[in-house]
Amino acid sequence: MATTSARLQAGSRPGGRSARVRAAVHRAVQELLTDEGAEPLTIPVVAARAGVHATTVYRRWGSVGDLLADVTTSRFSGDIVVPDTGSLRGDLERYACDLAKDLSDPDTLALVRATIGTGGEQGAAACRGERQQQLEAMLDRERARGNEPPSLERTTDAVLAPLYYRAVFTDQPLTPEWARTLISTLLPA
Amino acid sequence: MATTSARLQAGSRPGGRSARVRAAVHRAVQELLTDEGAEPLTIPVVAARAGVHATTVYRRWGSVGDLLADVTTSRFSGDIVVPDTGSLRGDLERYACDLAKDLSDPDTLALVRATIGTGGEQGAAACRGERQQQLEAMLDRERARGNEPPSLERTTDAVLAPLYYRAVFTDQPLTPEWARTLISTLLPA
DNA sequence: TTTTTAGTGCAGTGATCGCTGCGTTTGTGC
DNA sequence: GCACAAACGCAGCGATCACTGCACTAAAAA
Repeated sequence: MATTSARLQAGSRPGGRSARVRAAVHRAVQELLTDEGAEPLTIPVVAARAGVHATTVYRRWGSVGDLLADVTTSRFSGDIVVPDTGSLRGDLERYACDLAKDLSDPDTLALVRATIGTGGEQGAAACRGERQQQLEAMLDRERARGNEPPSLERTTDAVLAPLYYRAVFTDQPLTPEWARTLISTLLPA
Repeated sequence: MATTSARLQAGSRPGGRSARVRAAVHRAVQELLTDEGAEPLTIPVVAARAGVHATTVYRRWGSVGDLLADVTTSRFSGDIVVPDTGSLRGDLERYACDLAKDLSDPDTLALVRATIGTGGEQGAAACRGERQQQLEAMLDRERARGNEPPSLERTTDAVLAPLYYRAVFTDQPLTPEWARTLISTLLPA
């Protein structure tokens, strides 16, 4: 796996056909991960599914790990808007429910697992996404209200970690009720 | 990936050479996962590293997913003994520190990530290991003392989830001090 | 010990993989 | 609209993969 990601750089050409190819490849990866076990998720398979030549995928992404990290990053960018309900409790409850719903999607779950497996540290970063900044934004807003919220570390441990752990490692459902109990534990009445 | 795992069944022959082959293959998987990126972790590569013919690996495990699940299960079986310090707080702190040390090992982390990625639900179960039962044992003992401990679900969310999340998804260190704070949060003074 | 048979080694097959020149298409700046 | 270069399609190369009969070794039972 190359260290260079597939970000757009100077002299690139992100519009038109390139964008179509990129979208088709991303969709193919998701489809192949969903009907799991059918195909071994290799570059020629992805390319065939996307109706694109394998050469293109090799040149743009280089390896399956980079491709997965790119798909995950794109999947998790802007998927959740930081809520603004007026209270930290409301914000976190809303956020936790949104994230629970997101991680409940079998497609997303399969994507996360595959990215963790083949993407290494870069893949892990893609799976984290912008969660940390989003949490920080809600905590900052609470501080702006003059209150003293729990630390980012504590919030991560109490909210993010259980959501990700339950989704990735167990087969228990991520219900909104359960997600809300995480907030109740973090912010006692 | 076949649904049949590599458990020992009636008419099996687990001793002598078979055991040696199994150990060599397990060691080869760990080594290949550790010098990550070098080899693509495929069955012929594992077999060559183990000094075993690929045919054997194909027949005993069938797929890389099954092989990884088997290695992880074996790695996590009996790695932590449930502590008995006399108090739930002491038990959990000891347990959390042990688990933190376990997950801090780069070999173990790479194994967990790879198993999650290729092992599907079966791989996830292997990564969970016997954590749930171990937690339950400590909670049961506390109940036998006449106290009312937190629920298994709450303990999982507060202890197991942060440890696994931090190890797998972030690059922050799993220090014993941090692990102990998890217990302090779960069991307020 | 002898017998049995699960487990392993060996050689070979078709299919696929990762990759590379080379020519063509097509966004993008002039 | 024109020229340029980035991105793509194409054909094909060596290497590897997943898998399969057949023969052999050695662990376990008689």
